Amino acid sequence: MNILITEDEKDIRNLLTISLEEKGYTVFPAKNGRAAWEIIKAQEIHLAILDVMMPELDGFNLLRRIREISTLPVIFLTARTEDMDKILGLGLGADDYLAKPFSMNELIARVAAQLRRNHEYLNPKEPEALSLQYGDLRIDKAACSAYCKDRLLELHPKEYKLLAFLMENPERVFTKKQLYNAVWGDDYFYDDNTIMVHISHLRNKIEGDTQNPEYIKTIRGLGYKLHKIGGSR
Amino acid sequence: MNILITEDEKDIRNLLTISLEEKGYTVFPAKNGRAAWEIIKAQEIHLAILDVMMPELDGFNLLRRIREISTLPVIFLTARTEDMDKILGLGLGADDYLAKPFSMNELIARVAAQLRRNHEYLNPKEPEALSLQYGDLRIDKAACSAYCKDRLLELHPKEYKLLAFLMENPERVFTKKQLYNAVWGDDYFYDDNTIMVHISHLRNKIEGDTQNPEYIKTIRGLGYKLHKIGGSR
DNA sequence: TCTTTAGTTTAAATTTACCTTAAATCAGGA
DNA sequence: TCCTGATTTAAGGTAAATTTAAACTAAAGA
Repeated sequence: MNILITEDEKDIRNLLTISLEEKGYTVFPAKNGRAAWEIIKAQEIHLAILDVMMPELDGFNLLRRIREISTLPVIFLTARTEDMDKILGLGLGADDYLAKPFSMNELIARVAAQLRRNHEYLNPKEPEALSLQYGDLRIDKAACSAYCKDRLLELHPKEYKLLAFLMENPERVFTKKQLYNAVWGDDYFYDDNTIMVHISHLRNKIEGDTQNPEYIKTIRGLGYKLHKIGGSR
Repeated sequence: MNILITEDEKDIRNLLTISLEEKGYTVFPAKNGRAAWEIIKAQEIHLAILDVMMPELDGFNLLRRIREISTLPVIFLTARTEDMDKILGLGLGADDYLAKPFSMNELIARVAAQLRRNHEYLNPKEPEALSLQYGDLRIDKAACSAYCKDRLLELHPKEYKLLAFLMENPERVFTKKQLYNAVWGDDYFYDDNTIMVHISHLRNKIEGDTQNPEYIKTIRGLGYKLHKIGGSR
């Protein structure tokens, strides 16, 4: 992700550059509006951070030019409160602003949020279902609760996530590694035993006869799958 | 979401079709106004993209027909600037327009925006209730006071807001971050501990036995939810 | 049948998340 | 400015969730 920083004070500019680079962004620093404009024409910029007060072409006028050619998210930095009203009130098309002095964490959070928002805006996705059902099992995502035959299951968080994941992909066999990666969110580390223990706990809460599980089937040598009651294997 | 594309130039039509299908929309392409009209009568279309200049039935006249039977959002494509004024000026009921040549991102952004806008239009939120009740708890928004079993609770402002928010969404689980964002109004910064302290204070004022809360339930690893007395968990 | 491998279960150890209290800080009114 | 009450910070304590470890059981192959 390429971020343009336009800020005339050298110290702030460097601080911003270093902080954002640490987070893995590619940063293009500019010391005034004119330099920024050149960068925007030459590079594909995904987000711009602009100071309002700058020599050579101030933030407002730079934004106006940017908006003629792009809808990229723009975050303003300003020292004066009055500027803020202007930023929003004039409908210049700024996406967010931050008053100086600001905390670096705050800025980084807002940068991430704007990039995410813009990404979602350009890539609309179907809203996820709030309620899942498969056979006797049902999950209410809003309430974060799971039911079996309308009986509320008291699941621990990891158990709940594990069940939800299986219910989103019923009848599909997952290896223990895949389950770990999906539920724990860790792409590299995994532990078979941990999964097995959790599966065991889940079965205790769901299955009538844990010796012959009906819902969570073991596929020897492969992994587990969620099965709908009514057929065999 | 079903999108109708009406465009006589084959290359542009294909480009639009492919780009929108990539984003997960179902696309119905038509090469002239007459074909478009047949599709509209046969399918449930959620948004239409119309070229102004077309053989057989031009964009303006097609829109006029559409408006006789539907209020679906319509985006116009046009090569000539004069057309734009006409589109808006004549009050034909177009929702947006784009001048050729346009960027695909721009178009996709506008499609998403129109669909969202229309969705909000069709699903207006109901006016908020002035009095909320859930189980033994009651809130009088006009007086900003909360009651438990008709006993007035002496809540601090933040506590009141927190309770009110939970009462507006009972049984739904909120993370501490969500609660902070909703009650404090800050979209980026949040602090888990602050929420926990406030929940603790609230429980002191509402719950009989703070060790085993009945109203504000903790969902470990997730957050909190408001629960109606009468069941377990 | 014996051996090996894979899976299950249980209990203990560890870690993490949460609760509570008190002290510090902040904001608004006198 | 000081005072007051509301809110936040900080720290210590506690309980629940998760992981580890080990003993046990079932299945597949020789």
